Amino acid sequence: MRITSSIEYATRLMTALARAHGGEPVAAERLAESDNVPADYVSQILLKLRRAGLVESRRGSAGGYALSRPPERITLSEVVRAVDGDVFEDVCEKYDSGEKNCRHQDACSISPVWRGLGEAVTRYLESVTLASILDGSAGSCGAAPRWLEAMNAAAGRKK
Amino acid sequence: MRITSSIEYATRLMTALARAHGGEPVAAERLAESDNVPADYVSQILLKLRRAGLVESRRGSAGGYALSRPPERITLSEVVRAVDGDVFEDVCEKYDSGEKNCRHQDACSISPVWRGLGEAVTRYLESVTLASILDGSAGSCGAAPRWLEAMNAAAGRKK
DNA sequence: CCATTCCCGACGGTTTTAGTCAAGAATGGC
DNA sequence: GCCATTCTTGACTAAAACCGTCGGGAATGG
Repeated sequence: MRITSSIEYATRLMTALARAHGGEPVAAERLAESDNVPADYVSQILLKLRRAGLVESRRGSAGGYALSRPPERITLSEVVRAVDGDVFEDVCEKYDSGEKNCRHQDACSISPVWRGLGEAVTRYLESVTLASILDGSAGSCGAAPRWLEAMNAAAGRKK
Repeated sequence: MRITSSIEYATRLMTALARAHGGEPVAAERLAESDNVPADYVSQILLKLRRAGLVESRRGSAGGYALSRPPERITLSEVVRAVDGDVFEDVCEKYDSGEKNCRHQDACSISPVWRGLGEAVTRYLESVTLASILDGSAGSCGAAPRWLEAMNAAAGRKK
């Protein structure tokens, strides 16, 4: 259970783009410098972000990348999913084999736990927007009330 | 971001031991069979669990493993930490290099986010006990109110 | 003394991660 | 049309992590 470099870098890049939002597109190389991300690696990550529809690109001399939506409307959840796939997916299928599969034994009562964990993580990541990272309100400090709000809402709509 | 096999297996083993709690110690090989975990791998995982103080072992003919505490008093958080170390640790140190380190740039506003995520995960895992897995109350279904309770408590004691 | 069972370090194969590289295609300026 | 700039994309490699396997040893109980 760890934050991969792709996730960390993608978050940095998106944060930098959020800061530049509204202005000219930013070239990949410039992002690499300012965010301290290996130059040739940047393109790969940005490619995933573009395919996920989070950024738009323009080629040519004045080209570069820009957010495809305002920073308030992009959550960390989307960023993470773009570069790393769904969180905590496919636990059950992976470690069961033979006839005694997940449905027939103890693991049965375990899988909902992982699902619950995945939901908790997703919910947290959804509560963090690029804008909230920029203005420093994201994270443990001021975010606690925000969570409770989100969780109450989630509980309310009886997900 | 995924559940490793060690985590999954450790959880299964602990659940099985929880079920056997109060009776005789269970041999590793028996656990391997009933939980569908590779035989030689079991010992390794149990070793970590023992070093973490979660299980106790006895050698010899009637030997085996047993929980060192009742199932209500062992949380998944402890199990996960025993086999996988702390969750989401050391993000900052890993991907920063050179002078422009974490404290001097954007990453600064990012690291509290990862810390918050780690706390959210830990809080969830702490809310799941072996007992709650056994009686099926753990997981997404009936757990939502339980979370809110835990989170309110956490917010209350101003962690 | 012997069978059983835990103890524990070391080893190897596979998969994932992290990063590099190079050829190509679009864009804008001249 | 030509050129510099910048994105596009797949292939490639090195290192790390993961997932076990193996074998010798040390308790324990009979």
